[in-house]
Amino acid sequence: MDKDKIDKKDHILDVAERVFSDMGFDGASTRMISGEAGVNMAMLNYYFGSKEGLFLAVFDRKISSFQDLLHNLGIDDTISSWAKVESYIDIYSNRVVNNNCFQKLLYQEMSINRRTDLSDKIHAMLMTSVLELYKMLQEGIDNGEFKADSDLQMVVATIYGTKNFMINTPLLASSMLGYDILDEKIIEEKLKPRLKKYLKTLLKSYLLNDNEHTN
Amino acid sequence: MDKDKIDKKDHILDVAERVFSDMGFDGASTRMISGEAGVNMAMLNYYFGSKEGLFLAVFDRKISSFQDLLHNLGIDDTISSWAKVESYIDIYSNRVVNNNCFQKLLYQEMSINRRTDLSDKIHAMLMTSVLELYKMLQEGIDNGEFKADSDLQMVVATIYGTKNFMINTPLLASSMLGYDILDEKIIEEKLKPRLKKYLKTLLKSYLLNDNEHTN
DNA sequence: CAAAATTAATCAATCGTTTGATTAATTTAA
DNA sequence: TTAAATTAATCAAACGATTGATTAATTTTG
Repeated sequence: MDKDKIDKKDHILDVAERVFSDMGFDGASTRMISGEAGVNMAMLNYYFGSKEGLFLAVFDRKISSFQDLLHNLGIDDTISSWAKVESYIDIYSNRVVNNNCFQKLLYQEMSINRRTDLSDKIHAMLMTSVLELYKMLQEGIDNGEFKADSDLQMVVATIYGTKNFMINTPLLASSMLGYDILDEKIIEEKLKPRLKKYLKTLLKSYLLNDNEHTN
Repeated sequence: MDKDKIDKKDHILDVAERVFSDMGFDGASTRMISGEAGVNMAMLNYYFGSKEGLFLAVFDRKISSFQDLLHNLGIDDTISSWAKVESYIDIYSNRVVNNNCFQKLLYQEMSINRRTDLSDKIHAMLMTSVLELYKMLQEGIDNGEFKADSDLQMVVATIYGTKNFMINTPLLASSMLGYDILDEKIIEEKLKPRLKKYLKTLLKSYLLNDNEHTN
């Protein structure tokens, strides 16, 4: 039925998302994806037109939820700028970990220099997220909550970069942290809270004016 | 002669390094590399055995200088732990920027889940660098210079992650920072000093005990 | 039945690699 | 020193395999 068709397309997208992020766009073959998804190879083209179409479909499926996240942030004007940043870190850390294979895919393609039409799309998507965070930080400076000489753009780079280091190089991060950060349970119980606590402590002492140190 | 042969192999490696980091391992074809290098396609196999052999040769050429960097660090016991970290940031920021295309290649391959023999090699190489920095930080805690509850592994992730964000997604970083960080001159005059200053300020307030705030 | 979904078979193109032949450089032999 | 023998470097051409994509036939569905 219609339901089954949507489910099947969604199933293909699930598999494609994982295979793409594991092997990269070029490393992932359509036979591999269709094989793991348990569908005929021609179905990929039937549904998505082409390999690149499938790739784009994986992205399109995520974009909406991506923008939902951003919309609900920065709305509440009753809380302090630092509280906003803290909640951004919370939400972002949660997302990151639950969508790690998509996140990986995202930055993997951003680091390739060709396929400009696609990377433009990714670029725009990421910039929306980046600017939202930046705006939040700038507000903190404007209202005197944050140090005026804070390098906000670098702060953004640190939040995204620290997260990416975990997501994009999980093997390296695992042997560094001493536990397998690909394990779902460990992610939930250890990595998430640790990442949140660390980023908050790190940025608090960097951003906040000294007279604001009221914990 | 012998000189020319070495130069030619080196020239191929130069080109391969750039093409690989631009297109990824799978995206870069041997025809493309040999074409840009201006040599016959068969020469790649003649010199390096295979595409993967060429890829490994690109790495091998860099490893030695990578380890030289680490060796000269942490030797001087007369300076404080924080001074060591500062000089690590300096050296690392310099390297990073000058070898950005290799650095990109490095982390690009680390984010792919297959080719385990190769990624093992990269993994080992990076871990050496990571552990050296970590040891340095741990010393700072042991001698009471750094806060005892500092999350050192996360600090490593921040240093590497912030740098990677610049190197691996230069387009995103450029439109965020407002200038083209692929431009050699801008890298030297703006990105380098900015990255150094930021990382030092950020980590200083996070790592150092308050009674050490003498600067 | 007609439309949509699914399949197996096939397509041209490109992949990394290998081949046999040719040229250039070096070494050996007389 | 010269000629012969050997080695190294380079090339165009072709290899089999795999790629993404398409076709035409078949099955399923409404």
